[in-house]
Amino acid sequence: MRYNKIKNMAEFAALIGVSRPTVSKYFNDPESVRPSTRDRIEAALKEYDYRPNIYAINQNRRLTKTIGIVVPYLADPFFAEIARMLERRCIAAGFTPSLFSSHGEQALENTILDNLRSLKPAGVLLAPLGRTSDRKHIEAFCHDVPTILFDSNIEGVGAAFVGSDNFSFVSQTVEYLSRTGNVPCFFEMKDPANPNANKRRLAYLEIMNRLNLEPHIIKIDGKGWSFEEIGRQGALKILQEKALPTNTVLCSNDRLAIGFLSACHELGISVGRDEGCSIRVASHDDHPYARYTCPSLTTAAHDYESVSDYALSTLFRLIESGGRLEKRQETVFAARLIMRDSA
Amino acid sequence: MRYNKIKNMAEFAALIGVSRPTVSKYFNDPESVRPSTRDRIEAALKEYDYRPNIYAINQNRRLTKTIGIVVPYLADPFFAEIARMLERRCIAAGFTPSLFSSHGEQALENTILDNLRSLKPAGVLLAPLGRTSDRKHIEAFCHDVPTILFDSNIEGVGAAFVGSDNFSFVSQTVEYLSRTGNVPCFFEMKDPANPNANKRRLAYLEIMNRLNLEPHIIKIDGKGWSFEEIGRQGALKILQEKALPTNTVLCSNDRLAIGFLSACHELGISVGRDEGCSIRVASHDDHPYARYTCPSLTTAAHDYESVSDYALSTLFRLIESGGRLEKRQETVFAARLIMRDSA
DNA sequence: ATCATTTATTTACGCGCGTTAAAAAAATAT
DNA sequence: ATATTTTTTTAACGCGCGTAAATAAATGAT
Repeated sequence: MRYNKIKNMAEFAALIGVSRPTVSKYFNDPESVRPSTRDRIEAALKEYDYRPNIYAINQNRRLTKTIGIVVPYLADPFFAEIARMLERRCIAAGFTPSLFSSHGEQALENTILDNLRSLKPAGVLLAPLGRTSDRKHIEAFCHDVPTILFDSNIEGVGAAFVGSDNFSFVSQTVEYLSRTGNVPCFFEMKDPANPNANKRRLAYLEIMNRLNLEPHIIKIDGKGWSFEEIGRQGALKILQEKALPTNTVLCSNDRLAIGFLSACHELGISVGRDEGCSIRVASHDDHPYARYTCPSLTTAAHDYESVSDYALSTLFRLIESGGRLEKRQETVFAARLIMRDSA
Repeated sequence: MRYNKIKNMAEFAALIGVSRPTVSKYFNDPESVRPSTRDRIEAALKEYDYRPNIYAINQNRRLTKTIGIVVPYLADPFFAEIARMLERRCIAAGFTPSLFSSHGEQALENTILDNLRSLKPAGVLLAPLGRTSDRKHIEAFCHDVPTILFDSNIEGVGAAFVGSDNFSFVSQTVEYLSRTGNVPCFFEMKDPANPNANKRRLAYLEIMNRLNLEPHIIKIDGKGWSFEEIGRQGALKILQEKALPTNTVLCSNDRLAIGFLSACHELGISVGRDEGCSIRVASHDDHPYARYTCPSLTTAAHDYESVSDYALSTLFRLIESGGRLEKRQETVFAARLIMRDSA
C-alpha cells in the first residue's frame, strides 16, 4: 500500500499501463476483460487502494446498484430481523442495500421515498406503515421506481407483494388452542395501523365460524408503535375488570402478548398450559423475544427466510425485466405453529 | 404539479427565468438569494417537482451532507433505539443519515467503512463491534473521515468517544442491591466482545472491594450476539448445579438478564424482591424490553438522550472545525437506577 | 502463415452540477 | 439624479466517469 493517492481512473489506468475504458470495463464486469489484464488490474488494486468515485459512476447510470429497504419501525425487532436477512441477500447478489426506517411516521415515510427516488436505486423493498401510509405518495413512487411491497400489503400498489398468510397464522393457533383447551378470545388494538391485524381478526371470525364456536373479540385502546405498553395496559384493564370471556387469549401479535404476559405477572395470574395455570396466552409472529417471555410464548412463526428470499428474488426478476412485471402478484407464506409454554 | 419532467438545473432555471448559477446558489443556501427570486424559485419548486441530481452535486463536493451511523448489531433493540434518536437529530440538523449494521461481523464492519469512505460523508458516528473489531482498519478510516465513536470505546481511535459511565452503572446497582439484601454476584459472558462488559466487571470488583464485600463472578460460555440464549443456557447450568454463591444476581447487561429470567421461570424459581421469592436479579442498560420481563427488570438506564445529543453535537463541532479536534475527549454519562420488581 | 475472431486502445463526447470572474442589472444610499 | 452596493447573469471550465465508434492488437483456428 503506497502513499500515492490516486485521484481518478485515468491516473490509475496509466499506472498499470492500461487504458481508462478498459479499467472502467473491469469495474463494471471483471469477467469482461482478458484474464491477463484482469490480473494486472487486481494486483494494482491491492497495491494502491483506488476506488472509483461512486458519485461520478452513478451520475451517468440510469440505475445504480443500490437496493432500498424501507421498514415502518426499525426498533421493532421483527423488522430489524427481516432487514438483516434482506441486507445479507442484497450483498450476496452484488447490490448495496440502503436501509431506512419510517419510525412510524407518515411524513418520514414520504421523505424517505423522496430521497430514495433521487438515489436512483435499482429497486426498493418497501414495508409500508399501512393504514397511516400516504397511498398517493407511495403509488407515485412505485410508478417511478421498481418496488416490491412486503409485510403490509396495499392493494394494487407496487409491482408485487410478498408477505405472510394471515389466515394460516390464525387458523393454526385457533385450531390448536380450541383442540387442547378452551375456546380462544381474540385480543387486539381497537384501531390497528397494520393491515395484517385486520386480516387476522377476519380470519379469527371465519375460523371460529367454521368450527362452530362463538367468537369473542377484545379491542383495546391505544395508538402508536408501543405495542407492549398498549397490550399491558389493555390487559390490566380487562383482567382487573374480570372481563375475560374465556381462559384462553389469542393476541393479534407477539408484542401485544408480551405486554399481556407482563400484566398477568403483575396481577399474579399464572399463565400456561399446565394444570394450575389460570389462563393460556398465544399469539402470532414469533417475535425474536417470544422464546424468552415468561412463560415462553406459543405463537405462529413467520417464515422469515422464505419471505425475504422470495421478496428479493421477485425484486431481481423485476429489475431484470426492466421494472415491469406481467401482473401484480401477491405471494404469502404459511405460518409454522411454535408450541411453547404459554398455551 | 405538471407532467413535464425537468431533467436538469438549466432547464428548471430557464423555466423560471433565472440563471442556473442563481438556482445553484439557492440550493446551497436559500438565504443567499434575494427574497423575490427565492419566492419565484420556491413557487416553481412546488409546481414542477425538480430535485437536483445528488450524484452530480456530490461529485464535486469534497464532503457531502451525509452522516454515517454504524452500529454493531441493529437487531438489538438497544442499538435500534439509539439509531432512531441519532437519525432524528441528523435530519433536524439538515443532514441525511445513512444507517448501517455490522451484524456482529468484522468483515462486514470493514466493508461498511470502506463503502462509507467513498460516500464522502460529512461525519460518521461509529459504535464498533469492540474486541472483534479490526483496529487497524478503523484507525485508517478515522484518519480519513471525521468520526466519533460511541457506545464502545477503542482507546485512541476516532476524534472523540461518547458513551456511558460503566462505573456509574455498576456502582448504583451494587450499592442498591447490597443495601437492600444479599450481596450480588456478577453474571457475565466468559469472553465478552464489548469493552463495556470488561469495564463493568472491573467496576464490580472495585466497588465490592470498597464496600468490603466478597465478590463472586460467574462466567458463562457462549459467543456471538444471541445474548438472551447465552444467558438462558448459562443460567440453566448454574441454577441446576445450584452453583449460585448468593441469592442476588447482577447481570452484566439486560439481554443476559432476560435469558436468566427465562431460565428461572423454566425451573420454577421465583424472582423478585418480595418475601417468598428465592432470588433477585438486576442488570444494566434498561433495554427497551426490560419493562416487560416477568418480573420487570431492575436495571441501570443509559441516558440515551444525552449520549445521542452529545455524540451528535460533538460530531457537528468536529465537522465545523474541519475534521480535527484539539484533543481526543472521552465523555461518559451517568446511569439512572430503575427500580422494578426483579430486585 | 493466413484469416477470422475476440479483446484492447484511442478518441471524443456527454452527464448535471459546482464554481469563478467579469459584465450587467437591480436595489439602496446619498 | 447620481454614486454605491448588492445581486444576478453570462460564459466558461472542471469534476470523474460512462459510453460509443473506429482502430489496433492479440488470440485461435485452419
